[in-house]
Amino acid sequence: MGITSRDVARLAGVSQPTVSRALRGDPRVSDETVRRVRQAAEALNYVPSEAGRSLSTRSSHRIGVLVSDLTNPFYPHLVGPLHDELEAHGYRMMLFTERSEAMGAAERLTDHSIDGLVLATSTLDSALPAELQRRELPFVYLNREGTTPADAVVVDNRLGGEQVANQLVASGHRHIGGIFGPDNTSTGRDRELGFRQALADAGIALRPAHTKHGPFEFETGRTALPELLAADPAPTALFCGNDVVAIGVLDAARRLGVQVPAELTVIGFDDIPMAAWTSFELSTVRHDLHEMARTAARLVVERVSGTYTGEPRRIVLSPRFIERQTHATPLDG
Amino acid sequence: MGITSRDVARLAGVSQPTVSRALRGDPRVSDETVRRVRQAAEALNYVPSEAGRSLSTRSSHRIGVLVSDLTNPFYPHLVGPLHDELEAHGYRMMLFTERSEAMGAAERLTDHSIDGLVLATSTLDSALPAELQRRELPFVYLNREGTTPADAVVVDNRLGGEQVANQLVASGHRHIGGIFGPDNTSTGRDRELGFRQALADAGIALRPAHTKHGPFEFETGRTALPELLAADPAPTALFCGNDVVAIGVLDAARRLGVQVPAELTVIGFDDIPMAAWTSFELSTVRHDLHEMARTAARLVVERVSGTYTGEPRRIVLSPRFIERQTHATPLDG
DNA sequence: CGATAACGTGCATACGTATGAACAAGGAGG
DNA sequence: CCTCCTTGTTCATACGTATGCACGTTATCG
Repeated sequence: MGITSRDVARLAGVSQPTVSRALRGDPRVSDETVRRVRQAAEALNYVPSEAGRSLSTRSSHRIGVLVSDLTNPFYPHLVGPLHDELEAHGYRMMLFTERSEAMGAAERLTDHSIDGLVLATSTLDSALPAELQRRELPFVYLNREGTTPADAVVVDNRLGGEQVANQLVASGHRHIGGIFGPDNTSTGRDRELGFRQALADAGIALRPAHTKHGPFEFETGRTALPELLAADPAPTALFCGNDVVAIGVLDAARRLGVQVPAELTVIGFDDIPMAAWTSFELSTVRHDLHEMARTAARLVVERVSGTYTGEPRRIVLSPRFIERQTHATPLDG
Repeated sequence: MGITSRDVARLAGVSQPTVSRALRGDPRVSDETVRRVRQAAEALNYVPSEAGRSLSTRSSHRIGVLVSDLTNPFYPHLVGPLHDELEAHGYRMMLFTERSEAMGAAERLTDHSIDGLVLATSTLDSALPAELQRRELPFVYLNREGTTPADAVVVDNRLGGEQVANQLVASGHRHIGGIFGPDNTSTGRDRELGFRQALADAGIALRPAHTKHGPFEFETGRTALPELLAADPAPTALFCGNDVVAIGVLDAARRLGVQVPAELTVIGFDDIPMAAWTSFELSTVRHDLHEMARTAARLVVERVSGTYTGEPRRIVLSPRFIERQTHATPLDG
C-alpha cells in the first residue's frame, strides 16, 4: 500500500499532525523537527494523498477546463496557457473533453474533484451553466459565453466581423458570402451580426445563397465551398466563422482549382498558428488567445479562492485584422 | 456546503450506509428503499464526493494520460480514443500535459489521484518510468516505449522505415535523405534504424549531408528542408520522422517553390487526418492510431483492476505504406 | 409451533490529511 | 517561588464514503 503521513511520523519519531504541519511549512514547528520530518518523508518517498487532503480541506485545488474536441486545432492553443497560468496560481488543471455537454456532465463536474471550472465551448442553449450555478460550482466563460450570468473573457466578435466586412467592401467586393458558425454559439452569432450590420451599413446585400452555417470545423469549410460557388453570381469573397473553417475552404479551393486570392478572397478568425503557414497564408482576425486564456484562469482562481465575490465581470479583448495572402480585390471589381 | 450522503439519508429516513448501498446497486437493499433513496438524492441534487469515495475504496477509478504538447496535432488523435475506451471500462481520464517530464512529475502522478498511467511521450533516457515503478504506479507505454520494462503498445517502426526505404528504392530514387526524430525516442530511433538498414541492403548510401534529426514538430521540417536542399547533390526524396514534420517540409517546399513530387518526394509517418488534406496529399505510413489507443487503455485497466498481473506485454501493430501525391519517380531517375 | 435461514438495515469504523484545542516544558518577571 | 507567557508538540476530531459485522424482522421448513 501507499506511504502515509503516519509512516513518516513513526520514522521521524513525531506525531502525524506534526508531519502535516512540518511539510506544509507551519511556522510553529521547530527547524530541527522540520529537518527530521523532511528526511523521513524523503526516505520513504512520501507523497501526501490528494484524496485525504481534499476531504480534509474541502478543496481540491484543481480547476476543470471543459472543451469539446481537442482535435480541433483551436483548443490546444487555449489549453496550454490555461494550464500554465493555473499552475502559477497554485492550482492544477483537469481537462474534460466532453463531446457534447451530455446528460450527466453537471454531475461529473460537481463531484468535488474540482473547485471551479472554465467553460471554453459553451453553447447559448446549453443547460449546463444554469445547472452549475444551481450546484454552486464557480465557473468562467472563455471565448464563448452563455446566457447564464457569470464571469466571461471574450473577444469583441461583433467588432471583428465589422472589420472584415469593411475590409472586403473597401477592397471592392460586392458579391460577398459567409460561412458562419453555429447560431447557438456567441462567437458564431456575434461575428455574423457584426459582419451583416457593417455590410448593411455599406449598402451591400448578403444573399442567402451566399451564406452557410456549420460547426467550427475543417469539414464545414471544405464541404461548403463547392455549394457556395454554385450560386449565380458566385461570391468573390468569403468570411469564415474561424480559421479552421477557412482552412477547410482553402483546402477545397485547391481541390477545385479555384485560385486564391485571384478568384476568391477568404478571411478567417482567430489567427491560430496554422493560419500563418505558407500553405495557407490566411488573412484573418487576430486576438490574443494566450492573454484570453490567462485572464480566464485568473478570474476563476479569484472566484474559487474567494478573493473576488462581486458581480460577474466581462472582459472583452479587441481583435485586429491581419492581412496575409488570401485577400485581394475582385476580378470583376 | 455540499450535500452529503447523510443529508440524503435523513431525507429518505434511512442510515448513511444504506444510501451508499442503495445508490451503488447493492442487491441487499430492497427495491422500495432504493426508490426512496433515489428520490431523495434526486431532490437534493446529491453527487457522491469523489474524494470521499477514493479515500474509502483506496482507488480513484481514474487513469492518467501523459502527453507533452497538445498543440502537436498527433496527440489529440490519441487522446480522444483513450478517453472513450477508458470511459467504457468505467474509468475516467485525467490528462497531464507536462512540457517536460520535469522534476516533480513523479510526485504529482503518485499522489493517489490516479490508479494508473498511460505514457504517450516517454523518452528512452527518461527517469520517470523507473521512478513510477519504484512507487508502484501501474503504467503502460503508448506509441513510444522506454527502457524500463512495462506493458507497451507500439507500431513496428522498423518495418515502417523499411517499407518506406523499399518504396523509394523501387521508385528509382538514389539520392535519398531523412529528417529523423529524436534519438532518445523509440519511434525516432526505430524508424531510422529500419530505414537505414533497408537502404544499406539495397546498396544505397544515406549521406550525412542528407540527414537531420529534430523533434517531431512542424518547425523541424520547415527549417530542415532548405538546409538539406543545399547539399550537392540534393536529395530527390525525404523520409520524415512523422507526418507533422513532413507537413513542415511540404510547407517549406511551397515557400521555396520546390515542386512536390516532381522535384522532391516526401514521405511521412502516422497518417494523421491532416495528411489526407488536398493541401498536402501526403504519402505516408499508416497505422491504426485508434486501435493503438484503445489497446493501451485496455492494458492499463487490466493492470489497475488486477485482472492481469503477469509479465509485461508488448503489443506491436503493423504499419502499411499509403501512396498519395507526394511520391514519384525522380527526374534524374 | 419452534428452530433456522434469508433478507434488509444500522452500527462501528476505516481511509489519509488538516486543524482547533489542550498540554507539557521552559523562560521571564514579579 | 509562584505565575504567566511562549514555544513546540500531541490529542481529538472532522471531512464523506464504503464495508464487515451485528442485529432485527419475516418467511420457511421440519
